[in-house]
Amino acid sequence: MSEEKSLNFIEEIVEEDLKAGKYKTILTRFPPEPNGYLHIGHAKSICLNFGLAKKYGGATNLRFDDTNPVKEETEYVDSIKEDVQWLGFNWANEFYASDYFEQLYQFAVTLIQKGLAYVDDSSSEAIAEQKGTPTQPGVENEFRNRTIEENLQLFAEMRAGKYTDGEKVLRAKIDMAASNMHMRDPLLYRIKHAHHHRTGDAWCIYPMYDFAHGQSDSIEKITHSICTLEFVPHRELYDWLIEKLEIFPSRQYEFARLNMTYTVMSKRKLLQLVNEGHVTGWDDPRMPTISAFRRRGFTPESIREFCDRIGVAKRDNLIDFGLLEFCLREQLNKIALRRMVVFDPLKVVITNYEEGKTEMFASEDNPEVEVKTYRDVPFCKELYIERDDFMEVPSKKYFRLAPGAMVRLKSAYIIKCDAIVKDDTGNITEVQCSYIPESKSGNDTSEIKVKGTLHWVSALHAVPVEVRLYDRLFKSENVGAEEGDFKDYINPDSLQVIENAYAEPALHEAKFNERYQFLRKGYFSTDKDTSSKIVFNRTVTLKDTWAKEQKKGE
RNA sequence: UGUUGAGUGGUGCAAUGGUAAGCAUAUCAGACUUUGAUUCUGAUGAUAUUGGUUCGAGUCCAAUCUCAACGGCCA
Repeated sequence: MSEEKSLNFIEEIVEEDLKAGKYKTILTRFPPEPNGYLHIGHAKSICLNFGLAKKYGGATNLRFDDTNPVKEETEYVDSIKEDVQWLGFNWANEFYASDYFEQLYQFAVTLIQKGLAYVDDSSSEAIAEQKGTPTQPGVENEFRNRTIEENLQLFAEMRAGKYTDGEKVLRAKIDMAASNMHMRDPLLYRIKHAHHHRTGDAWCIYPMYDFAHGQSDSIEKITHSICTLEFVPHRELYDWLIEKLEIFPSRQYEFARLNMTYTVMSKRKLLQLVNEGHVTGWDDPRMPTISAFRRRGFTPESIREFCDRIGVAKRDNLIDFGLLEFCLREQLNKIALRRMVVFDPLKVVITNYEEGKTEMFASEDNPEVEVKTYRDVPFCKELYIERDDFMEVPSKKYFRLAPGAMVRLKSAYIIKCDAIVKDDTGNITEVQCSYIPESKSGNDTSEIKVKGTLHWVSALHAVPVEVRLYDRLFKSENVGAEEGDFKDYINPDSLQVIENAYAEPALHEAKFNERYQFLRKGYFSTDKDTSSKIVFNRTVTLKDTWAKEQKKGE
């Protein structure tokens, strides 16, 4: 425990604040908008916010930023709560920005009374026009100089439903020439005659993000309001509103959002993939969502470990998807039960093995654990091995089965290939082998050393299962940097289904939520589509230096 | 041509004016192996550029270059 891990810049701020006595305890919040499912980028934020509170003895609120009724649904609220809990975090309070609508309204009235907000009748186009551009200042319009009394009345009428959508807005009165676009009289309230998932039809005006988020932070007395870099320009407004309203001074800090190779990380794009049927849903195992990762067999521990390793900083980043896979393998290697499954079967007949005989071999569930457990694997005259574990004309470094070659069958015997059977078209249909009785696993007296060990399944006892293999969703490493439509870069081969793989009998009792390592194939777990037929998702492959070696030769 | 933020091995994160710029991952090589897995060993590889301050600069200053964010009645 001597190694001191360096602090990230937010931890440094927190420690300074605590040390200076600015706060006795910290309060953070995770503020999702319930308009989509959480993805791995949110996991980074969740781990940061909840992790900070855990580390420094504070607390974290879950607050739904539900200020836009047309995009938000309770389905998303439910999924978000499930995902946060699954990741292993508990919130101190479950809040909603909509809980504060009345108070927010009063805050707006306060601003009007101070002469710091006004009702604008301009169209959205006119407002955009008057706003200028990043390089050109905006201009003021005639509504800006309405009297406080008039503004008060108009705003009350807006609430009362006297106006239609878009007819009027409430704006802060700041500075139309500000270099920061967000200070050019930002919109505070807009009219939306829409049904809200929680407040129903009680309101027809809704606060904008800038007038809800910071105020909600303040109401909850959030000490450190942590968000992503795109909100940096909002901070000036965040502070301005708190100052003018004279409310609890929450402070906003920004970190760089997570980007990962071979995927997209925006809810808008993910929603598009779902809506347009490029994936089967938000929890399609190829999606970078928490629910998809969960379905695919990822563990919350590995995701937390990943978030820990990627760190927190302010520079744009593109994290190798392989790092997440590394974290996964690291944990799955420790907990997964070893099983044997043949995906692409090649029949092996043990010519010198007694017809009708079955032997049971005990095979380790997991060689990595201290207390070993075993399951029985049946062995008989006819077996299946993987088709690519045999080569009629072996390449140089190939040390699997080939004519005249010997290999070990995991937990069973060493066999030697004596003959090949082909069909009319020249395809190999069967390999004939002889086994070495003295090479029996556990008491091998044969003194034969073989380089290769293969997984196998008894033809007589094999259980048919479905296996779904996933690859990266996109062909491009940096999808966001590509030209044109991101959907043009979707990997057409991201899903491969093997409807009839042969599994060893122990998998007949495969349990939901159990993690398996199919020997030499990868890590797998059962999918929710499992019915009478067991369906496995490949969580992640094993590292495969042989595949890499082969690729080099190409 | 504006404002703001950011530039350290392929990638990500450290080094808070003071050793040979560290850790992880990736890559390459080797050892071990009844998983070409795991494990172990070793290696390759970085301070955007140019000046300046200083005994000493990745760190401070200046200029330049590059990248990103900002012109929704989205968050």
